[in-house]
Amino acid sequence: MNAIASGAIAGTASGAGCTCFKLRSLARRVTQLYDHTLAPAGLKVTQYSLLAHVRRRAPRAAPTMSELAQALFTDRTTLTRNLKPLVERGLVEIGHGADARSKAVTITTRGEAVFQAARPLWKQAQLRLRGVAGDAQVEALHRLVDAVLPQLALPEAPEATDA
Amino acid sequence: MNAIASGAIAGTASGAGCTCFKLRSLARRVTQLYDHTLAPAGLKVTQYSLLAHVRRRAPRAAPTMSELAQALFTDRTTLTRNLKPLVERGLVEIGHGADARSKAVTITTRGEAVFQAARPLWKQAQLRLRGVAGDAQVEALHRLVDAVLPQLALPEAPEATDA
DNA sequence: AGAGAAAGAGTGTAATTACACGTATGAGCT
DNA sequence: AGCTCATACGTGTAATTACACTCTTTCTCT
Repeated sequence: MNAIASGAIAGTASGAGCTCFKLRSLARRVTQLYDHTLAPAGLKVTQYSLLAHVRRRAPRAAPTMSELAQALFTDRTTLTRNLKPLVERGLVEIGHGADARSKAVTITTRGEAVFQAARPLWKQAQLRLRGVAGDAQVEALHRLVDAVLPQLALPEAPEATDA
Repeated sequence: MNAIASGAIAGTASGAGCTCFKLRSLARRVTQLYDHTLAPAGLKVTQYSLLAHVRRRAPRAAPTMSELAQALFTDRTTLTRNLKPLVERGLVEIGHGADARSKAVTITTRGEAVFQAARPLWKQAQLRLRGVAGDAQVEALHRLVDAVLPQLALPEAPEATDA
Protein backbone atom coordinates (compact mmCIF):
# COMPACT_ATOMS: atom_id res chain seq x y z
CA MET A 1 0.00 0.00 0.00
CA ASN A 2 1.41 3.32 -1.00
CA ALA A 3 1.17 6.73 0.57
CA ILE A 4 -1.71 7.75 -1.58
CA ALA A 5 -3.88 4.84 -0.67
CA SER A 6 -3.17 5.08 3.03
CA GLY A 7 -3.89 8.79 2.97
CA ALA A 8 -7.45 7.89 2.14
CA ILE A 9 -8.95 9.96 -0.54
CA ALA A 10 -6.57 12.76 0.06
CA GLY A 11 -6.65 14.42 3.32
CA THR A 12 -10.29 15.31 3.24
CA ALA A 13 -12.74 13.35 5.27
CA SER A 14 -15.05 11.44 3.03
CA GLY A 15 -18.16 13.38 3.90
CA ALA A 16 -16.50 16.73 3.50
CA GLY A 17 -15.75 16.73 -0.18
CA CYS A 18 -16.74 19.56 -2.46
CA THR A 19 -20.28 18.93 -3.60
CA CYS A 20 -19.78 20.96 -6.72
CA PHE A 21 -16.67 19.05 -7.68
CA LYS A 22 -18.39 15.72 -7.18
CA LEU A 23 -21.38 16.83 -9.16
CA ARG A 24 -19.31 18.16 -12.03
CA SER A 25 -17.16 15.05 -12.11
CA LEU A 26 -20.18 12.83 -12.36
CA ALA A 27 -21.76 15.05 -14.98
CA ARG A 28 -18.62 14.87 -17.11
CA ARG A 29 -18.47 11.10 -17.05
CA VAL A 30 -22.17 10.67 -17.68
CA THR A 31 -21.95 13.17 -20.52
CA GLN A 32 -19.17 11.13 -22.06
CA LEU A 33 -21.30 8.02 -21.88
CA TYR A 34 -24.19 9.75 -23.64
CA ASP A 35 -22.00 11.52 -26.18
CA HIS A 36 -20.29 8.32 -27.19
CA THR A 37 -23.56 6.49 -27.48
CA LEU A 38 -25.13 9.28 -29.53
CA ALA A 39 -22.08 9.70 -31.74
CA PRO A 40 -23.37 7.53 -34.60
CA ALA A 41 -26.26 9.97 -34.96
CA GLY A 42 -23.87 12.91 -35.14
CA LEU A 43 -25.26 14.54 -32.02
CA LYS A 44 -23.93 15.41 -28.61
CA VAL A 45 -26.25 15.01 -25.69
CA THR A 46 -26.52 18.77 -25.38
CA GLN A 47 -27.71 18.99 -28.93
CA TYR A 48 -30.07 16.09 -28.49
CA SER A 49 -31.65 17.78 -25.50
CA LEU A 50 -31.88 21.03 -27.39
CA LEU A 51 -33.64 19.36 -30.30
CA ALA A 52 -35.97 17.54 -27.94
CA HIS A 53 -37.02 20.75 -26.27
CA VAL A 54 -37.52 22.63 -29.52
CA ARG A 55 -39.43 19.71 -30.98
CA ARG A 56 -41.72 19.54 -28.01
CA ARG A 57 -43.26 22.92 -28.73
CA ALA A 58 -42.78 23.48 -32.43
CA PRO A 59 -44.29 24.38 -34.68
CA ARG A 60 -47.47 25.74 -33.17
CA ALA A 61 -45.91 27.28 -30.13
CA ALA A 62 -42.34 27.70 -31.19
CA PRO A 63 -40.35 28.95 -28.22
CA THR A 64 -38.44 32.18 -28.18
CA MET A 65 -34.78 32.25 -27.30
CA SER A 66 -35.42 33.27 -23.73
CA GLU A 67 -38.15 30.70 -23.22
CA LEU A 68 -35.99 27.95 -24.60
CA ALA A 69 -33.03 28.99 -22.51
CA GLN A 70 -35.20 28.95 -19.43
CA ALA A 71 -36.52 25.50 -20.25
CA LEU A 72 -32.98 24.26 -20.71
CA PHE A 73 -31.74 25.88 -17.50
CA THR A 74 -28.99 27.60 -19.42
CA ASP A 75 -27.93 31.12 -19.96
CA ARG A 76 -29.64 32.83 -22.84
CA THR A 77 -26.33 33.63 -24.50
CA THR A 78 -25.24 30.02 -24.18
CA LEU A 79 -28.25 28.97 -26.16
CA THR A 80 -27.27 31.32 -28.96
CA ARG A 81 -23.89 29.61 -29.24
CA ASN A 82 -25.31 26.12 -28.90
CA LEU A 83 -27.86 26.72 -31.62
CA LYS A 84 -25.21 27.84 -34.07
CA PRO A 85 -23.93 24.43 -35.23
CA LEU A 86 -27.48 23.08 -35.43
CA VAL A 87 -28.62 25.99 -37.57
CA GLU A 88 -25.59 25.58 -39.82
CA ARG A 89 -26.44 21.92 -40.28
CA GLY A 90 -30.03 22.84 -41.04
CA LEU A 91 -31.54 20.98 -38.09
CA VAL A 92 -33.26 23.97 -36.57
CA GLU A 93 -34.42 27.30 -37.89
CA ILE A 94 -34.62 30.64 -36.24
CA GLY A 95 -37.55 32.63 -37.56
CA HIS A 96 -39.44 35.74 -36.63
CA GLY A 97 -41.26 35.87 -33.35
CA ALA A 98 -44.31 37.80 -32.31
CA ASP A 99 -42.18 40.89 -31.86
CA ALA A 100 -39.49 42.23 -34.07
CA ARG A 101 -37.37 41.58 -31.02
CA SER A 102 -38.13 37.98 -30.30
CA LYS A 103 -37.31 35.00 -32.48
CA ALA A 104 -39.02 31.65 -32.86
CA VAL A 105 -36.98 28.47 -32.83
CA THR A 106 -38.32 25.54 -34.81
CA ILE A 107 -37.03 22.12 -35.78
CA THR A 108 -36.67 21.38 -39.48
CA THR A 109 -37.58 18.21 -41.32
CA ARG A 110 -33.94 17.25 -41.33
CA GLY A 111 -33.75 18.03 -37.65
CA GLU A 112 -36.70 15.78 -36.97
CA ALA A 113 -35.11 13.01 -38.99
CA VAL A 114 -31.84 13.28 -37.10
CA PHE A 115 -33.71 13.32 -33.84
CA GLN A 116 -35.64 10.19 -34.74
CA ALA A 117 -32.42 8.49 -35.71
CA ALA A 118 -30.83 9.51 -32.42
CA ARG A 119 -33.72 8.52 -30.19
CA PRO A 120 -32.97 4.80 -29.93
CA LEU A 121 -29.35 5.65 -29.20
CA TRP A 122 -30.47 7.97 -26.43
CA LYS A 123 -32.63 5.23 -24.97
CA GLN A 124 -29.63 2.95 -25.15
CA ALA A 125 -27.58 5.50 -23.24
CA GLN A 126 -30.28 5.75 -20.60
CA LEU A 127 -30.24 1.98 -20.24
CA ARG A 128 -26.47 1.76 -20.17
CA LEU A 129 -26.32 4.30 -17.38
CA ARG A 130 -28.93 2.39 -15.46
CA GLY A 131 -26.90 -0.72 -16.04
CA VAL A 132 -23.73 0.64 -14.50
CA ALA A 133 -25.25 2.90 -11.87
CA GLY A 134 -28.27 0.84 -10.95
CA ASP A 135 -31.93 1.69 -11.32
CA ALA A 136 -32.28 2.80 -7.73
CA GLN A 137 -29.41 5.27 -7.98
CA VAL A 138 -30.69 6.75 -11.22
CA GLU A 139 -34.15 7.19 -9.83
CA ALA A 140 -32.77 8.69 -6.67
CA LEU A 141 -30.82 11.11 -8.80
CA HIS A 142 -33.94 12.09 -10.74
CA ARG A 143 -35.83 12.78 -7.56
CA LEU A 144 -32.91 14.71 -6.17
CA VAL A 145 -32.55 16.94 -9.20
CA ASP A 146 -36.27 17.52 -9.44
CA ALA A 147 -36.30 18.58 -5.82
CA VAL A 148 -33.15 20.70 -5.76
CA LEU A 149 -33.04 22.35 -9.16
CA PRO A 150 -36.16 24.51 -8.63
CA GLN A 151 -34.60 25.82 -5.45
CA LEU A 152 -31.55 27.09 -7.25
CA ALA A 153 -32.65 30.39 -8.64
CA LEU A 154 -30.64 32.32 -11.14
CA PRO A 155 -28.52 35.19 -9.90
CA GLU A 156 -31.25 37.75 -9.52
CA ALA A 157 -31.22 40.96 -11.41
CA PRO A 158 -31.33 43.82 -8.92
CA GLU A 159 -35.05 44.34 -8.55
CA ALA A 160 -36.28 47.10 -6.38
CA THR A 161 -39.12 45.42 -4.55
CA ASP A 162 -39.28 48.42 -2.33
CA ALA A 163 -38.93 51.94 -3.52
CA MET B 1 -54.35 12.06 -24.78
CA ASN B 2 -52.21 13.23 -27.63
CA ALA B 3 -49.48 11.47 -29.51
CA ILE B 4 -46.71 12.96 -27.50
CA ALA B 5 -48.15 12.01 -24.14
CA SER B 6 -48.91 8.51 -25.29
CA GLY B 7 -45.33 8.29 -26.45
CA ALA B 8 -44.45 8.23 -22.80
CA ILE B 9 -40.71 8.40 -22.39
CA ALA B 10 -40.08 10.93 -25.10
CA GLY B 11 -42.67 13.23 -23.68
CA THR B 12 -42.39 14.95 -20.39
CA ALA B 13 -43.35 12.12 -18.12
CA SER B 14 -41.72 12.88 -14.81
CA GLY B 15 -39.80 9.69 -14.30
CA ALA B 16 -38.60 9.36 -17.84
CA GLY B 17 -36.54 12.49 -18.32
CA CYS B 18 -33.01 12.44 -19.61
CA THR B 19 -30.74 11.69 -16.70
CA CYS B 20 -27.82 13.38 -18.36
CA PHE B 21 -29.79 16.52 -19.01
CA LYS B 22 -30.99 16.68 -15.44
CA LEU B 23 -27.51 16.09 -14.11
CA ARG B 24 -25.96 18.72 -16.32
CA SER B 25 -28.66 21.24 -15.48
CA LEU B 26 -28.07 20.80 -11.79
CA ALA B 27 -24.32 20.94 -12.24
CA ARG B 28 -24.60 24.23 -14.10
CA ARG B 29 -26.70 25.88 -11.43
CA VAL B 30 -24.58 24.58 -8.59
CA THR B 31 -21.48 25.71 -10.42
CA GLN B 32 -22.95 29.19 -10.69
CA LEU B 33 -23.60 29.26 -6.98
CA TYR B 34 -20.01 28.29 -6.22
CA ASP B 35 -18.50 30.55 -8.84
CA HIS B 36 -20.37 33.57 -7.59
CA THR B 37 -19.44 32.85 -4.01
CA LEU B 38 -15.79 32.33 -4.90
CA ALA B 39 -15.65 35.38 -7.15
CA PRO B 40 -14.18 37.73 -4.50
CA ALA B 41 -11.16 35.43 -4.34
CA GLY B 42 -10.74 35.57 -8.10
CA LEU B 43 -11.28 31.86 -8.55
CA LYS B 44 -13.80 29.68 -10.27
CA VAL B 45 -14.79 26.46 -8.58
CA THR B 46 -12.89 24.50 -11.20
CA GLN B 47 -9.74 26.40 -10.35
CA TYR B 48 -10.35 26.05 -6.65
CA SER B 49 -10.66 22.31 -7.00
CA LEU B 50 -7.57 22.20 -9.13
CA LEU B 51 -5.56 24.13 -6.55
CA ALA B 52 -6.90 21.93 -3.77
CA HIS B 53 -5.78 18.79 -5.52
CA VAL B 54 -2.35 20.13 -6.39
CA ARG B 55 -1.88 21.45 -2.88
CA ARG B 56 -2.78 18.14 -1.35
CA ARG B 57 0.28 16.42 -2.75
CA ALA B 58 2.82 19.14 -3.33
CA PRO B 59 5.65 19.57 -2.87
CA ARG B 60 6.92 16.20 -1.81
CA ALA B 61 4.83 14.13 -4.14
CA ALA B 62 3.94 16.64 -6.79
CA PRO B 63 1.55 14.97 -9.21
CA THR B 64 2.24 14.55 -12.88
CA MET B 65 -0.20 15.78 -15.45
CA SER B 66 -1.78 12.40 -15.96
CA GLU B 67 -2.05 11.68 -12.27
CA LEU B 68 -3.67 15.01 -11.61
CA ALA B 69 -6.08 14.59 -14.49
CA GLN B 70 -7.07 11.21 -13.16
CA ALA B 71 -7.64 12.59 -9.67
CA LEU B 72 -9.81 15.32 -11.13
CA PHE B 73 -11.77 12.94 -13.33
CA THR B 74 -10.98 15.05 -16.35
CA ASP B 75 -9.30 14.48 -19.63
CA ARG B 76 -5.57 14.98 -19.58
CA THR B 77 -5.75 17.59 -22.30
CA THR B 78 -8.43 19.47 -20.41
CA LEU B 79 -6.08 19.79 -17.49
CA THR B 80 -3.46 21.36 -19.74
CA ARG B 81 -5.92 24.09 -20.73
CA ASN B 82 -7.26 24.58 -17.22
CA LEU B 83 -3.78 24.99 -15.80
CA LYS B 84 -2.91 27.71 -18.25
CA PRO B 85 -4.58 30.69 -16.55
CA LEU B 86 -3.31 29.54 -13.16
CA VAL B 87 0.25 29.27 -14.42
CA GLU B 88 -0.03 32.69 -16.03
CA ARG B 89 -1.19 34.14 -12.74
CA GLY B 90 1.68 32.42 -10.95
CA LEU B 91 -0.52 30.26 -8.73
CA VAL B 92 0.91 26.96 -9.85
CA GLU B 93 4.15 25.89 -11.45
CA ILE B 94 4.91 23.14 -13.87
CA GLY B 95 8.34 21.70 -13.28
CA HIS B 96 10.33 18.70 -14.34
CA GLY B 97 9.12 15.28 -13.41
CA ALA B 98 10.99 12.05 -12.83
CA ASP B 99 11.21 11.52 -16.56
CA ALA B 100 12.07 13.93 -19.28
CA ARG B 101 8.55 13.13 -20.40
CA SER B 102 6.56 13.78 -17.26
CA LYS B 103 6.03 17.08 -15.49
CA ALA B 104 5.42 17.91 -11.87
CA VAL B 105 2.68 20.31 -10.88
CA THR B 106 3.18 22.31 -7.70
CA ILE B 107 1.37 25.17 -6.00
CA THR B 108 3.29 28.40 -5.49
CA THR B 109 3.33 30.63 -2.43
CA ARG B 110 0.95 32.97 -4.18
CA GLY B 111 -1.22 30.03 -5.07
CA GLU B 112 -1.34 28.94 -1.48
CA ALA B 113 -2.27 32.45 -0.39
CA VAL B 114 -5.08 32.67 -2.90
CA PHE B 115 -6.30 29.26 -1.85
CA GLN B 116 -6.35 30.24 1.80
CA ALA B 117 -8.27 33.38 0.94
CA ALA B 118 -10.77 31.36 -1.06
CA ARG B 119 -11.28 28.62 1.47
CA PRO B 120 -13.80 30.39 3.71
CA LEU B 121 -15.73 31.40 0.61
CA TRP B 122 -15.80 27.80 -0.51
CA LYS B 123 -17.10 26.75 2.88
CA GLN B 124 -19.73 29.43 2.55
CA ALA B 125 -20.75 28.03 -0.81
CA GLN B 126 -21.00 24.56 0.66
CA LEU B 127 -23.24 25.92 3.39
CA ARG B 128 -25.35 27.95 1.01
CA LEU B 129 -26.00 24.90 -1.12
CA ARG B 130 -26.96 22.92 1.95
CA GLY B 131 -29.23 25.76 2.90
CA VAL B 132 -31.19 25.72 -0.33
CA ALA B 133 -31.01 22.02 -1.10
CA GLY B 134 -31.16 20.62 2.40
CA ASP B 135 -28.57 18.61 4.27
CA ALA B 136 -30.21 15.32 3.48
CA GLN B 137 -30.24 15.95 -0.24
CA VAL B 138 -26.61 17.02 -0.30
CA GLU B 139 -25.52 14.00 1.64
CA ALA B 140 -27.59 11.75 -0.58
CA LEU B 141 -25.88 13.32 -3.55
CA HIS B 142 -22.46 12.68 -2.07
CA ARG B 143 -23.26 9.05 -1.49
CA LEU B 144 -24.70 8.74 -4.95
CA VAL B 145 -21.66 10.22 -6.65
CA ASP B 146 -19.26 8.18 -4.55
CA ALA B 147 -21.14 5.05 -5.53
CA VAL B 148 -21.67 5.76 -9.20
CA LEU B 149 -18.58 7.61 -10.29
CA PRO B 150 -16.19 4.68 -9.81
CA GLN B 151 -18.45 2.58 -12.00
CA LEU B 152 -18.14 4.98 -14.90
CA ALA B 153 -14.90 3.99 -16.51
CA LEU B 154 -13.25 6.07 -19.15
CA PRO B 155 -13.66 5.06 -22.77
CA GLU B 156 -11.13 2.26 -22.91
CA ALA B 157 -8.25 2.36 -25.27
CA PRO B 158 -8.51 -0.59 -27.61
CA GLU B 159 -6.57 -3.28 -25.77
CA ALA B 160 -5.84 -6.47 -27.56
CA THR B 161 -6.51 -9.02 -24.86
CA ASP B 162 -6.25 -11.64 -27.53
CA ALA B 163 -3.59 -11.69 -30.18
C1' DA C 1 22.38 -1.93 -29.82
C1' DG C 2 18.28 -1.35 -32.61
C1' DA C 3 13.28 -1.80 -33.70
C1' DG C 4 8.91 -1.32 -32.13
C1' DA C 5 5.61 -0.66 -28.52
C1' DA C 6 4.16 2.06 -24.72
C1' DA C 7 4.00 6.17 -21.82
C1' DG C 8 3.70 11.17 -21.06
C1' DA C 9 2.41 15.37 -22.77
C1' DG C 10 0.85 19.23 -26.17
C1' DT C 11 -2.02 21.30 -30.22
C1' DG C 12 -5.86 21.84 -33.52
C1' DT C 13 -10.45 22.02 -33.53
C1' DA C 14 -14.93 22.44 -31.84
C1' DA C 15 -18.63 22.57 -28.57
C1' DT C 16 -20.35 24.17 -23.88
C1' DT C 17 -20.80 27.69 -20.56
C1' DA C 18 -21.65 32.32 -18.74
C1' DC C 19 -20.59 37.25 -17.52
C1' DA C 20 -20.24 42.10 -19.09
C1' DC C 21 -21.66 44.96 -22.32
C1' DG C 22 -24.09 46.76 -26.29
C1' DT C 23 -28.21 47.26 -29.50
C1' DA C 24 -32.80 47.35 -30.92
C1' DT C 25 -37.61 47.09 -30.07
C1' DG C 26 -41.79 47.49 -27.38
C1' DA C 27 -44.74 49.40 -23.57
C1' DG C 28 -46.25 53.01 -20.59
C1' DC C 29 -46.71 57.57 -19.13
C1' DT C 30 -46.92 62.59 -19.69
C1' DA D 1 -45.27 62.66 -30.01
C1' DG D 2 -41.52 62.01 -26.92
C1' DC D 3 -39.18 60.24 -22.89
C1' DT D 4 -38.14 56.40 -19.96
C1' DC D 5 -37.78 51.88 -18.77
C1' DA D 6 -38.23 47.11 -19.57
C1' DT D 7 -37.77 43.32 -22.87
C1' DA D 8 -35.33 40.44 -26.31
C1' DC D 9 -31.34 39.36 -28.30
C1' DG D 10 -26.30 39.33 -29.86
C1' DT D 11 -20.94 39.79 -29.28
C1' DG D 12 -16.50 39.99 -26.94
C1' DT D 13 -13.99 37.53 -23.96
C1' DA D 14 -12.59 33.75 -21.32
C1' DA D 15 -12.80 29.34 -19.09
C1' DT D 16 -14.22 24.31 -19.38
C1' DT D 17 -14.40 20.12 -21.86
C1' DA D 18 -12.76 16.37 -24.82
C1' DC D 19 -11.50 13.94 -29.21
C1' DA D 20 -8.05 13.22 -32.90
C1' DC D 21 -3.58 13.69 -33.91
C1' DT D 22 1.32 14.49 -33.17
C1' DC D 23 5.64 14.60 -30.74
C1' DT D 24 9.20 13.07 -27.59
C1' DT D 25 10.90 9.90 -24.40
C1' DT D 26 11.21 5.47 -22.19
C1' DC D 27 10.81 0.59 -22.07
C1' DT D 28 10.98 -4.12 -23.98
C1' DC D 29 12.33 -7.64 -26.73
C1' DT D 30 15.43 -9.72 -29.78
